[in-house]
Amino acid sequence: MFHVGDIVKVLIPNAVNAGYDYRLNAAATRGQMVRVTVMNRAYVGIIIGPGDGVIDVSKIKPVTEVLKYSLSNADVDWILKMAEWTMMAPGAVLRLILNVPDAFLPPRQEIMYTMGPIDGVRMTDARMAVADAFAANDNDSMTVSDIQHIARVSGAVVRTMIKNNLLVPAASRVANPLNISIYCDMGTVTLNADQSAAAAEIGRHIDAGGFSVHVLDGVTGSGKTQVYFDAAWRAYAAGHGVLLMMPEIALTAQFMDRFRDRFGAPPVVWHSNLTAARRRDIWRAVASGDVRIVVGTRSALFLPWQNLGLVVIDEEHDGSYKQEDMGNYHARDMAILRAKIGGFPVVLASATPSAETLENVACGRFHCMKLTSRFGGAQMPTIETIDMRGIKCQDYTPSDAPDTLRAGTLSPVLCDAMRDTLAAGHQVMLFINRRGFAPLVQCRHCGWVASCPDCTVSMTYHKRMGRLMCHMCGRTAPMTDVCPECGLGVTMRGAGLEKIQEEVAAKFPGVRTECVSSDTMLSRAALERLVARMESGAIDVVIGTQILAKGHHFPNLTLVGVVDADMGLFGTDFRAAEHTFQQLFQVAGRAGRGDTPGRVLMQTYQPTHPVMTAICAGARDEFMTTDMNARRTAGMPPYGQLIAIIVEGQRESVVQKFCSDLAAAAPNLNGGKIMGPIMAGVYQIRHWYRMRFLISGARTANLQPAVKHWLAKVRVPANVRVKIDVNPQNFM
DNA sequence: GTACGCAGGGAG
DNA sequence: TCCCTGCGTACT
Repeated sequence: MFHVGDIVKVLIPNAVNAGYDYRLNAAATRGQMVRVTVMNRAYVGIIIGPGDGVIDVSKIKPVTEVLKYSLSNADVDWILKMAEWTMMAPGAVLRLILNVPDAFLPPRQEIMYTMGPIDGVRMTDARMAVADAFAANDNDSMTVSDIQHIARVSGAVVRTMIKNNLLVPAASRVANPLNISIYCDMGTVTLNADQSAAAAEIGRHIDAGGFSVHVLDGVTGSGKTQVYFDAAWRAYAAGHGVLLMMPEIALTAQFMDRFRDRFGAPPVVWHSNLTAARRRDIWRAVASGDVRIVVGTRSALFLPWQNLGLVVIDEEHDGSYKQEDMGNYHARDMAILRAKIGGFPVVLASATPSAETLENVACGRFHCMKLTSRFGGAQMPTIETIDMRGIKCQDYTPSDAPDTLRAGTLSPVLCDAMRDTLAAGHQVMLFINRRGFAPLVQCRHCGWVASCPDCTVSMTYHKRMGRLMCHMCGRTAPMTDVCPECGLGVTMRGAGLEKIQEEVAAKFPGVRTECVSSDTMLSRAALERLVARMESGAIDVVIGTQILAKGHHFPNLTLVGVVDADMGLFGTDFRAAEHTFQQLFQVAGRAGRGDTPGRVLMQTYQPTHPVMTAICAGARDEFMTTDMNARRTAGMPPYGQLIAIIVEGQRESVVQKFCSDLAAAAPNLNGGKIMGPIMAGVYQIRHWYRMRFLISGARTANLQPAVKHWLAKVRVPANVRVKIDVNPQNFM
């Protein structure tokens, strides 16, 4: 507790800030939000502790206002710890929490009216209806929209009555308040033995309090959701805040329905496309403790939680928990850090836990609970590879250009299976993790490749758009039929989503197809509509990118074809095999959710690759053990740790010079090794040149302070950005 | 992050 | 001389 006149350190949500001293004009606690001015600009910051007395007292300004909202002590500790770990500035971490515009403005009010004197005014039928509506409600004041609804009159009627003083303002109330639901356990679910055991184990830890991590390991349909719902209910009933975190795409209507069925009301949902007004309302409701359960994406971790007591991370292995721009943090790891500081349990749910999590289980740091039985007796699909080596895919004739033949991508085996499935009246899903029509447009004669002028990547031809597009920066350019270098014809190489759709349309005339990618699914609602059309049987073959792999259960879908199962295996990322396995496993889980067993066919040129054999044999644990042993030998995560330094700048010479200065200043890291600088995998993005350093070290080595010290030795020139990525997932 | 002041260069 | 730009600095 701080008192009037105390000097406190206030953290400002600003990228290069670690806290300034201010004088308090009212009592306040650590974590409390305050208004202060920095260089005559108003900010809302938080008190992180007593002032350090370094600055001259005459320079210290007073706090403008102490606000009613505050973060907990644990949250403040977490912000500082997270800044240390991720090497972000503490102010940049705070910005993740305080980035809600207008959150501190008084709530918008709406005026409520009562009837004024009606003497001498013509009373039409509509006006009488309004008067009756008031009479029927004891002349309580009403808002304009209430009057319209109850009296069944138009807005024009109400507006004129206000102008004529037939309706007079009487009171005001908060406009569009957030609906605060009170939840209850509806008792609609009976847990099986596995589920009960897991729920009891987690429940024991919630009741006892204290930090613990519980891994729910089970395939889709094994009932993980109901187990963590059980935990959520316990924590909520005990008065705690509960966060159910999931990847962006998994926030489906199906999930909301299950939540409502279990708790009697829909959850408050937090994700990146909420309107500003809704974000503000939810933020305030969480800050005031009115909302205590939120279902949300990674950014929901940064709501101003009060008394947070449980975080559930669904699809724990999912790559979208790693934030890549505006600071690099892993929401799963930051949630665990938060729980450790706050002293409460975390639940990680996955059918394919990450290597990091499996290692933590092996060391006994996390408790693992396996859910083995599949709900309703549904069977796992049979998974087979199609050996593409030496296979000739039948060419096809696109309908829009009947005189041309295009090279086929779907093998005869897959086509036969599709034919059988469609004949049986079932649905097919084709999975291709590549947007657009063709990823490469090249001159047949001189070898010219259509590439982005701002990035060092080739441009993808998007047929629907009729243009070339750079998947790095989003730039588009007109498609060309002739090579700009030699004037001869160009050819399209490789197959994307749109090309597969064309091939299906040509080979299966009359079949109803639908493409699903981030290009076509621009909103959550669009995805919901697709799900509805799949369920109603309006689509025969759905062709999609990884957006399709998650969360949707289509009972009539019995065949999944993976067009290019090898795609994820290329590249230098040491997690490539793990991620490919996880993705293929997830895709495979889409088949045969009803009473018909599913079939999964994966086209591959490497049928003997450990990922392929493991997927087919259902040998997840053996595969992960082998993969992790290789990482142990190589000192890679989870057995070692990595920090990437990415140097970006618009002037190549300046970037190069800075990198060589940095390399020259490289310290001898105790238990660590510095590699680089090397050109980044994509050397230019949006015309910025990019170089990388990679620091590796033992898992226990505390590399951050040494890296910080190293970087402080070399001055960063103007127009050069240095990004630090602790525990990088992306090596481009 | 961002406001501000300073130095250097081009146009008038 | 004026103004624009790039760069460095400091913010409590």
